[in-house]
Amino acid sequence: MKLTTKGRYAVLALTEIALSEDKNLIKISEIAKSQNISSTYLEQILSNLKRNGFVKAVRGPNGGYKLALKAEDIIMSDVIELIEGKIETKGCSQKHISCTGISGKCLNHDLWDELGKQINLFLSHISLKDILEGNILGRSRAPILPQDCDNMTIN
Amino acid sequence: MKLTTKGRYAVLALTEIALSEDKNLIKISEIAKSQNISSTYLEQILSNLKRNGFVKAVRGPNGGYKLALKAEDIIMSDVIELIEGKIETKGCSQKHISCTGISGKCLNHDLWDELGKQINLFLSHISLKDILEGNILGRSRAPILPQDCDNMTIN
DNA sequence: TATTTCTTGACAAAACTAGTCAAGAATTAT
DNA sequence: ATAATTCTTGACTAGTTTTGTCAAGAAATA
Repeated sequence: MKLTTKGRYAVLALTEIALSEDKNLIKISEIAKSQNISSTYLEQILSNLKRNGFVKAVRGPNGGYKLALKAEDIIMSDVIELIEGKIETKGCSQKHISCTGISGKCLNHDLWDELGKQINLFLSHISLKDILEGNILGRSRAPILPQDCDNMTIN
Repeated sequence: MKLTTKGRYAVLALTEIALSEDKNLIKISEIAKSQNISSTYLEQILSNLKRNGFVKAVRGPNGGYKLALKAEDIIMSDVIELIEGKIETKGCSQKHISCTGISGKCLNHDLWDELGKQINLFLSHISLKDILEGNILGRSRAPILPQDCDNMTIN
C-alpha cells in the first residue's frame, strides 16, 4: 500500500485537464507551470494515463491533452491503481510457506485485507466530477461494528 | 501515506505477545522464529513499542515481552501512526506557495485529506482484541454519498 | 519545411526500506 | 560474585523505489 507524488500528480493533472475542457486542449507545459511540477516528469504520468484510455493527446502546434472519458466516469480507484499499482498488503512475512504463527493461524491477514478493501471502496465511490464539484469532504465513514456483522452479508 | 513491513511486523509481534499472555513473557527470538522475521530487525520495532508504552520488557534469563495495556486498549491507528508516522497526504505539489491551480483553488486537498481520515477512522475502530478474536472481516464501508452530506455534521 | 508538441526509453541522484552488527546494560540462576 | 541470558541502542549498509533529467524521435500543423 502506498501513495506517492505520482498518484497525486495524476489526479492533479486530470483535474487541470478537466477544468480546461472549454478550451478543449491543455499542454503539459501549462499544467506543469500551473502546478509547479517538472514537465518531463508529468510526461511519464500523462503518457501512462493516455495508454490506458483516461486522456487523449493531440500532437503538433496547439496540441495538448483532453479527457477521453466523461469526468463522472473517471474513477479514482482506477486512476490510483493504474499509477501506483494494486493496493494490497500481506498480513505476515511468510513468503512461500503457508502462513501460520504460534496460534496456528495468521490473525493479521484480515486486518490488511480489510483495510485495502476500505481504501478501494472509498476511492471507487469518488469520480473526477466529484472532485471538480468539491463533493468530497465529510464522506468517510466509521467501519461496521463487530456486533453488527452477524446479520450481514459480507461484500 | 505508506504501509511497510515495519507496521505489519509491529502488529504481528503484538499479536504473538498477546497470544502468549498465559506464559506471561515471550522472547524476541521466539517471535522472530515463529514468524520468520529477522530478530535484530524486530528488536528495533519492539524497542519502539516499548518506549511508547504498548509493551513491557523484562531483561535477563527467562525475560521477554508482555503487553503493557489490555488488548482492547491497543488501537491499530495508534500503533501504525507510531511505527509508520502520520498518515497524511498533501493534495498538490506547492510547498511554500499557497495552493492555487488554474481554477484559483486546489480541488485535490479534500480527496487526500478525506482518504487519510477514512483510513484513520477505520484503524481507530480496531483493537488488538478484535484481531485476536478474528473480528475484522466485513467491516469496511462505502463512503457517504454526496447527496446525503447536506443534512449531516462533518466529524 | 519549420515549429510545436507529444512519445519513448535510458539514465541517475536522493531517499527510504529492510535489514546487519557490535558494544553494552540489566536480570537471573548458580 | 559470575556466567548466561535477554533486552537496548546506535551506527552502518545493500538494495530498491521515488523523483526526477535528458536526448532522440514521431506526428501534426501553419
